[in-house]
Amino acid sequence: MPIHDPSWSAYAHAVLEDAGHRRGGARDEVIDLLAAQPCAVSAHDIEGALRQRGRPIGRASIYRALDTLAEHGLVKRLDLGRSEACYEPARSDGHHHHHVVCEMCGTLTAFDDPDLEDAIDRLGDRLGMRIDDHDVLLRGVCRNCGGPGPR
Amino acid sequence: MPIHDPSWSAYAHAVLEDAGHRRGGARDEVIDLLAAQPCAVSAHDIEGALRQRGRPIGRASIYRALDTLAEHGLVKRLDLGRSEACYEPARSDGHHHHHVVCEMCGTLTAFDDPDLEDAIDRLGDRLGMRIDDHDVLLRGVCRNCGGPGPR
DNA sequence: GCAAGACTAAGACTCAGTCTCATTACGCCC
DNA sequence: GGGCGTAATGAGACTGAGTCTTAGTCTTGC
Repeated sequence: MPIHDPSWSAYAHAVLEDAGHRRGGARDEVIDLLAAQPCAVSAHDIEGALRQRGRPIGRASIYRALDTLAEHGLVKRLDLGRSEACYEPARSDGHHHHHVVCEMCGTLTAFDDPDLEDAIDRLGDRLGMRIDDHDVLLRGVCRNCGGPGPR
Repeated sequence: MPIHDPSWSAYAHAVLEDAGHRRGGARDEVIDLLAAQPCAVSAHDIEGALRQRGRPIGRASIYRALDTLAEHGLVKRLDLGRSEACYEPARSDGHHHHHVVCEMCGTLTAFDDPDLEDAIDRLGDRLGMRIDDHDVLLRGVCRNCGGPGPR
């Protein structure tokens, strides 16, 4: 999981420009912040982080930026069963992952698993549907909170 | 998918009684309504349906009833990416299923898949976590809306 | 530099879900 | 059956995430 992904932010800017979007300070800040996230963040996290950076951005602008990004497949919206949605950059190589939430401490961990992806791919045929997208969310207990050890 | 599942409602009543809960009209109505649902319904659906039945129930009571049921593992709460959560009875035999949402018409379809369950079971070991629960949500296009045919 | 219109900020608004508290009624004891 | 303790209920105020509106600002093409 990259801590900062300048390639994603450059890619995002390029896609938006191609789509005829002008640049705007608020959206650029959101893209910048997202590129620096190790995992998913909520709109309110973004609002708070930008305020801390001394660049307070209107809430509507944040949601608008996230909408625009999601529209172009640049961010992925996640419902983690909390009251608020979380957002994370979607890499341009199509690679994607899923999440485990620790029910004790709330930690969010990303993982990927080819078997799982295969099983889901096969499902489209079985169900007679075109499957465009899927979410998988696991809930459990992490090592720190008493999950199985030793490592 | 049973249209009405009297065994679930009886089971739910029994579990709640064992847990020391008294019976109450509001919760009984919610249990009754849930038992009759083919798939997940939202709290507002429940509120509306009970009002239509001429048995209007306070919103707080509905959420309280759903909370109590979820606490005892009798209903499952689903986030379908809509603004509101949905709830469905959890069968006592531990059998569970997942959902596909059609992005065109919004239809919710249930399915189960042993391969998928196996893949998820194996993940706990791989991740070194105890996995207690999981949600899978597929998004796609159903047959009626132009998904793959022929039937 | 200018104009068009895309972008932004502030905050009012909506709506799902929670909380409070007065009232009702279940279930046990006598 | 009547009384009592307490869980369950209902009404509606409240909270907080997300949306909408509107006036103003900034980009960009000319």
